[in-house]
Amino acid sequence: MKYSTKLSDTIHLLAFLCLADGERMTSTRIAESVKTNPAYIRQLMSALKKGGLISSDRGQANAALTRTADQITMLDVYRAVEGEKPLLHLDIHTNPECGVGVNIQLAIGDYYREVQDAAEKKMQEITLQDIMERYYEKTESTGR
Amino acid sequence: MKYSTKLSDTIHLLAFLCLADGERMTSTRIAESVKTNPAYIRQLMSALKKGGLISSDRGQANAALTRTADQITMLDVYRAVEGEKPLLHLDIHTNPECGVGVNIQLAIGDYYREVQDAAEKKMQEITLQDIMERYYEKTESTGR
DNA sequence: TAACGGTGTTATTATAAAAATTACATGATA
DNA sequence: TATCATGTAATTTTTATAATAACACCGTTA
Repeated sequence: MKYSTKLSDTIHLLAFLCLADGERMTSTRIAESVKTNPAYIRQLMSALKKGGLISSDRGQANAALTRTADQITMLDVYRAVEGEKPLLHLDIHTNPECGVGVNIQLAIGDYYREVQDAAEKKMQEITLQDIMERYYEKTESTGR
Repeated sequence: MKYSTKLSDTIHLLAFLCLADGERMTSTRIAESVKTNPAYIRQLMSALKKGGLISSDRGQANAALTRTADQITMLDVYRAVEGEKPLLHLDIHTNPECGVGVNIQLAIGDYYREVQDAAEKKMQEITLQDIMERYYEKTESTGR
């Protein structure tokens, strides 16, 4: 399949809201930067709204963060748009007749959980603020 | 797309080799447990061989680990079958005309690297031996 | 108040990365 | 030499995703 770029696109979107600073950002405008279509952006925004990360209203372009950027973690965003989707995937189609297959996948699952926890712990340490600061550094070094 | 289950299937495969203990395992036999086809198993084995994790010969079913299970980490297996494929994916199709998009993706990439490192560090701590031991516990508790 | 431009949401289509499958050359063994 | 195995490439099918289309509904303003 295609790789999911939901997390990347959603952070991109949030960064736009940070940079907007008062100016109203339409889904069309954001979509131009992400190079996608407005409906997709609105779908991501819908997930963010359900996750309590942004507020918005029907009929007018007034989306805004509900908390400051330093209080929004990468994990918050991941949960909002990807839910409980794991980074590593078990093979759930092994032969159920074979006890080895069943139990091995269970064992692997336990350790995938540990990897997932390590990744999520790190994601929890990274805030939108961190990313914005890194962004400013990049704009300076690349000169645009 | 489909989710990749290469890592899971390859660990499954390696567990089979561990359990075989002398008895020769054919790709057909392993494929039955994983519920896939022999060619796919051989593709995974080919990757393991290139990665130096197993030895095998054309014409005869004699695949075997090149080192003991406690010296094969989950990261070794991941590298062998998935290479440098990251767990999180940047959106590389953003509008190049938009400096915000370009620089935001660069900033996100820096932090994805940190998440990747955290996950890989954990994967490096997990050995095939660990998984086999957990497997034995599972077989006892599930009674098969 | 009607036109316009925006959001929110659902449904459908297209894309792309994966597994599944097919095919076959080649080697080992009985 | 027949049989069964590996190694590998090419093709097809599957499926999670983004892309797209469609439209009801809301606010603003001319």
